[in-house]
Amino acid sequence: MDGSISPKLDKEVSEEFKPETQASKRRKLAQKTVVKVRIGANVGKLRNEGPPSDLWSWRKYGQKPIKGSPYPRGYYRCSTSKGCSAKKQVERCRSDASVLIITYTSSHNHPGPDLSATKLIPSSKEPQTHSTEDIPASPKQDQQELTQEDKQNDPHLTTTENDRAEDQFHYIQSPISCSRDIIANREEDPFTVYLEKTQETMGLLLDEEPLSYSQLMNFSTPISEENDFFDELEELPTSSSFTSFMSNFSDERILVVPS
DNA sequence: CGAATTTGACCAGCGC
DNA sequence: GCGCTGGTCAAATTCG
Repeated sequence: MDGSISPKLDKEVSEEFKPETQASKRRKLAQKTVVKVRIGANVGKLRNEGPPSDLWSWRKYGQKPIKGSPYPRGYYRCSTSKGCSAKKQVERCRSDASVLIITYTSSHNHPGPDLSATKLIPSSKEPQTHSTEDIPASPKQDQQELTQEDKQNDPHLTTTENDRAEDQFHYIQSPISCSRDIIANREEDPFTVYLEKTQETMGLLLDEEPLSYSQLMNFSTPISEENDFFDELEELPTSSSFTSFMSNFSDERILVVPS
């Protein structure tokens, strides 16, 4: 055990110090953004377990069976940029295989792929403008619907993570059967503060409001996470237009009745 | 041939 | 202090 691990450690050290690697080991400090995506028929499009293909390049670096869940969890790392520490975990909802639970960890530290270039988003969507500045400037209903951590009001949302999270976690009640938790929690991140502030401004709302992409995007992070999120969608059958899909997606979520 | 994926082993955090 | 589970790494294999 001791001698055999030497090479591994050596590698990490020589890698030029990876804070993320070290931090990732700390389950508690890991910043996470949990998103639930209903894949439905799209499941067929997704690969095996349905690792959503994003505009970002994700490389799978591991898979583990999760206790209590019949489905394994896949671990992906952003391969778009060598130094990017963005990661995501993809697993299926134990109660609903058609629901994909994507947990984003860390954020991209490099310019993401141009959404407009992918043509996934209509010109009206303004790819870059709403990047960081638009977040605070896009109150609309999106933000209003944005869920604030309201576990206090919703003991129903209590989860294991809930316990760990003391006060920085933000829970989003999802209409999806998996209800357990759409969690968007960010810690140790400069954006965290920003997000929290934004959410605070909006106040506590969203008790059972359905999530829309816009919300999630804003919620996730003002920088690249939004792209990340869009990436998920990219996999979906956006035969006509992204907007259409968005509506579809939201619809689907809304249609789902919580068990 | 190169890149991505798969699978097993190891390590560290967390709970009991 | 021990055991369990989650997370990451690395080598081997497969696919493009």
